[in-house]
Amino acid sequence: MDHVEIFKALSNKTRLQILGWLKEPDLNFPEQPNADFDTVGVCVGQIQIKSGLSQSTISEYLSILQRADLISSTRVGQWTYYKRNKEGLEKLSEIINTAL
Amino acid sequence: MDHVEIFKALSNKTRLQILGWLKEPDLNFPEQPNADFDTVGVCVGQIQIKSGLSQSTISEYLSILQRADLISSTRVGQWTYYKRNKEGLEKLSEIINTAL
DNA sequence: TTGGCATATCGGGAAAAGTCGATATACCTT
DNA sequence: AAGGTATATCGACTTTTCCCGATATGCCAA
Repeated sequence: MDHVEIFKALSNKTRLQILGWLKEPDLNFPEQPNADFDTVGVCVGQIQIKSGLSQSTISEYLSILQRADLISSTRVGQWTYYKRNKEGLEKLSEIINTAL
Repeated sequence: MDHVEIFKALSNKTRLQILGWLKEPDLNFPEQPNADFDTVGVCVGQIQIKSGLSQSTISEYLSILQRADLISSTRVGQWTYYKRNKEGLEKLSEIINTAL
């Protein structure tokens, strides 16, 4: 993954907020029946509502964050759940400490 | 400084390279008479030559990086020297560890 | 004070990103 | 099979970024 793409993914207020929300899902989203935040994450619809942007925009933003390895997804039935990707964020710290 | 602006500053290959070069000036730039790398940094002209982009582009890129607190500048006579800003980069690490 | 460098700023054209509504796809229920 | 719901993709339009050449500014030397 190109470093530039990671930083581009972070160059947007909403996408940064999404990462912040996903850091503490229980504080930022209503309870989900049959879907543990830590195991699968938060479903697209909830993130969309919270953001106030359109469904299509949020779907795209989530895929940008995923391409940058900052989040990961799990499909369960008709829902897609996204959660923070700890490894990707650690790699980002490393990039900053070694390349910049 | 807005977090988004910091990441935008980093969302460009050339600007990332500049930060990398400034991390080890002695490995990346020819010796400068009367200007210690650690004290003042590297002058715009050298960075421009190394980048291969136009003078105006590099001047703007440097000011974008400076606005994001990632580098700092010192004017000496007709030269402006830029160097890495350790504090800004540390703050960036902190942002990643606390906000994302 | 005139000319010559080094850097900054300005104006612009091309490419990319932001964002939407409409539509497609996938899955679930009945 | 049909309809409903969740998400993804497409096409379009607007705004921002990339990068340039031209010009302005600031400083130095003759």
